[in-house]
Amino acid sequence: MPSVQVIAVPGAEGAGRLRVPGEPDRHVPDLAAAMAELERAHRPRWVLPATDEVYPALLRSGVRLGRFHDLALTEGILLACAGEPGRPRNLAAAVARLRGLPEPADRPPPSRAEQPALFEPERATVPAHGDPLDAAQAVLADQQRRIDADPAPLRLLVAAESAGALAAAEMSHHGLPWRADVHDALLTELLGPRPAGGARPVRLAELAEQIAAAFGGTQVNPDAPASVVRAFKKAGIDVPSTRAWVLREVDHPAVAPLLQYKELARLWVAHGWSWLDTWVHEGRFRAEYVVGGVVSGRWATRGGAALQLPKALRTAVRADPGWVLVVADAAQLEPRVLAALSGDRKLAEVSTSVDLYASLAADSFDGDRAKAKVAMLSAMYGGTSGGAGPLLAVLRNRFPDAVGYVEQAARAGEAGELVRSRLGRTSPPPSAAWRALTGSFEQDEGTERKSRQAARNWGRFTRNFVVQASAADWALTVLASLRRRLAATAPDAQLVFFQHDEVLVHCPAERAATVASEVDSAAAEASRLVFGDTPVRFPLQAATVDCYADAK
DNA sequence: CGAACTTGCGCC
DNA sequence: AAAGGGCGCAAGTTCG
Repeated sequence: MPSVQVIAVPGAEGAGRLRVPGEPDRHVPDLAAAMAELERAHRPRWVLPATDEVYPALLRSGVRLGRFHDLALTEGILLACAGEPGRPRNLAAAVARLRGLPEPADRPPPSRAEQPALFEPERATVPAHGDPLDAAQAVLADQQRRIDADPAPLRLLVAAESAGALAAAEMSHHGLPWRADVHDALLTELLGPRPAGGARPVRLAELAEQIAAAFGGTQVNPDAPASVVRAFKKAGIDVPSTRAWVLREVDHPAVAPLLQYKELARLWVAHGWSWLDTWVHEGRFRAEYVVGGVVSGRWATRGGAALQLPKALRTAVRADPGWVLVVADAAQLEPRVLAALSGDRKLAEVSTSVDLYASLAADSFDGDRAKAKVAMLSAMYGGTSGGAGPLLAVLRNRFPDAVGYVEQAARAGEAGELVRSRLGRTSPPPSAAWRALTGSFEQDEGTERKSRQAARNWGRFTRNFVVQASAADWALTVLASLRRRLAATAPDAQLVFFQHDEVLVHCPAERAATVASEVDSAAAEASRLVFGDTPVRFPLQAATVDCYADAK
């Protein structure tokens, strides 16, 4: 069912240009209003140079888009597929590439201090010369050709990536409901009252004194690893580092206060009062997501460390009165993805259980869940430390297809080849330095060792890439499906948070059942779209709660 | 003196 | 024999 495709290009001061098939190009003084009108009347497939140049302003005007193609994100995906992920992806660069002209660089991300203009035209990377509508149309046609020429289902990937970009902007627009008073109370309980002028809280000062006392009054700065290592050395203990898991094995009276200090100092520094002041306003935490910010297709964030919110702070995430949070969390996504990718029948059987690791343990590890998990993680990450080697061997014996799949990806990486996700997202090529190091012959022993190590490192990256990127394919497809479904059946529901394999919806309480049901449908649809007819189950568990901390 | 690197830890 | 994927952030340290 082909539908109208409308190209929109932003201009200065909220104006813009529109190209609707079969109509003369239009210059509109208020692009948001014109797009809103077209969206209502035709629900077209929109084509824009870049989501973040236009959509935040549209959202502030109350406009939400449905179907969408983001030229810059698509260009990024296609460049990676061609083995050239470093080249600029903005519209001006893409059209320059088509015409054999120099490619203008991508603009650096805006600093948060910048006051956002309506369409930020000075940041817009539309071509300086020629008609930007012609440029967008030419690039779009070329992208469609490249998508069709690729054996991978890039059409799905591009649709999911574009929908994800809209969802990301909507999440920033709505914001995650955040109770600053609850957060402040938690900080006060753990650290003591908020000190003036950002000074060290009393609880940390007390712990620092205890640490110094435990070292017999030696000067020691608990924030400086080198200082702590020196203090232990003076006490006759050699520690290779001051990582928490290292210190935990050390028998010394300073260890307990040090571990406590590190934990609380981390909370204070990363998510203390100044974080609260900077990132939470009017009851909302507005993260800035960077769609396509990770080569695997995961999102990154800019500022606020939105994807590293400590679990302890989830208690501050509370639904508004009369509203609820629907928390949808994929259970053990990556091993299931590996089962589906590899077509391993036995692992697929194991994956019918919601607790995959428990059933894997029952199958192969005498019921020892911890061993089963270590074995699976070492297959997907390429690690064999801490006794994981023999466990991985058990896994390889029982599930040769699954383990063979990631080991094949590792060998490809060691050979400098590219690997791809299920939907065709492609790993970056190794650097020239890597090729020089691994490709040369007649090496001395030291270089030889370094060369093998570099190859193994890259193999670990590509081994993990096929799983992580395919999991991102699935999660992004879930998000796109859920977004479309909610617009149809629960339009007042808001997507407010997305973290790799978990999505939060904030909605009126009476809408929760509908949202939860759409979560189920989205998971089923994504599994079918990404993995086709697979026996592997991908549970996406939806919990309806008032407080994020109460989910699972 | 600021830039660049290192360390350590939070999340998945 | 040993071999742990992806990110962001802030403080300390070293570099230039």
